[in-house]
Amino acid sequence: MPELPEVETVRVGLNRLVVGKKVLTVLNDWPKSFPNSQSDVNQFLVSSKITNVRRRAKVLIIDLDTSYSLVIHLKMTGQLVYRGDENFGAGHPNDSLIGNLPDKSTRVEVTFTDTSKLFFNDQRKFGWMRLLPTIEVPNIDFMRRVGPEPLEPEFTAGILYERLQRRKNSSIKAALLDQTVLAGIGNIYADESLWGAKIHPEAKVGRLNKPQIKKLYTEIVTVLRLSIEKGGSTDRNYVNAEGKKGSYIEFAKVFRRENLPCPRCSTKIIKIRVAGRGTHLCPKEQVIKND
DNA sequence: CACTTGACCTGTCCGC
DNA sequence: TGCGGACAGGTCAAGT
Repeated sequence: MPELPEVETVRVGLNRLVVGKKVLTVLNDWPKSFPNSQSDVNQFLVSSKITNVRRRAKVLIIDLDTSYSLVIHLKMTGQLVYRGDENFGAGHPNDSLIGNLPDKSTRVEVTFTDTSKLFFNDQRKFGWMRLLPTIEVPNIDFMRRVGPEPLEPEFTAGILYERLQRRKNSSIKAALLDQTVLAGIGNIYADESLWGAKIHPEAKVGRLNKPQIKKLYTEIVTVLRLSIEKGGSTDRNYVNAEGKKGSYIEFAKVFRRENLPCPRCSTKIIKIRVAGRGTHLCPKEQVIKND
C-alpha cells in the first residue's frame, strides 16, 4: 500500500506527534512483525526518547537517544497510528478509517510516559519493525541496494535514464517498481506517471527514447509531489499518523479507474496485468510502437 | 547477471 | 447464504 507519498505523510505526522516522547512500555503480539529480542527491546527502546523520524524510499526510521533506531517497513497494509489526548478516539467519520485501538490488526503497541500510544497495525502481516544501531541502518541489504530518491534535487532525467539501463529488457512498469532502479514508486504512481508520459506499461525499457524518459521523469516528480500535497492515496488500508485517509485517489487519472473515461481523450481506461500487478492505462494514448 | 514467478498473510469481493 | 477463487498498494528467495 504505502508508497513514497504515503510514507512521507506518515513521517511528517510522526515528527509532529512523537518526537521528544519517552517510551514506557512495548507490547508485541506478532513476533514476526518485530523480531528483536525482549532484552534488546528493554535495553534500547524502553526508556528511550524519540529524537527524529526520517524516511528512505518506503522505509521509516525512528531515531532514539540510545543510538538505536526503529526501522519500519509498512509493506502492503501497515499503519503507524498515534493516539494521544490530541486525537483520542475514532476521529471524524469522513476521514478516519479506524476506530478504537488496539484492534485485531494491531501487532505492536508502544506506550509513552505521558500515556499516549503509537500503534503498528498490519492486517496482512507483511510489514516489519527492527531495532538497529543507528549507524548500521545504511548497511542493511535494502539500504545498500535501493536507488535514488526521486524528490531529491540531485535526481535528474539523465539519472533516471542511467538507472533504467540496468533493466533494458524489462517492461518499463517492472523497472519503475524495482526499488534498486529508483526509490519509492509502487503500483499506483507507476500507473499514474506512465499515463502522464503516454507510455505503455509493457513497453520495453530499451525501446524508449530520451524524450520519453525525460517526460516520464517530469511526470514521476509531478505525481509524487501532488500526492504528498494531498496526503497520499487511500485505496483500502492506508492512513496517516492520525488514522486519517489521504485524498490523492480522487485526483488519480487511471489508477482504479478501469471502464471510466481517460481524462485527456475520453477513451475507456482498461486494466491489464503487467509484471504480476494490476495495471491501468489508456489504450488509445499509451501504445507500443513497432518500427 | 537479468528477469520472472511464487511466497509471505488476511480480508473482501465476485460468480456460481 | 455459502463456498471457491481471484485479487489487494511490496519485497525477497528461488527459479529459468
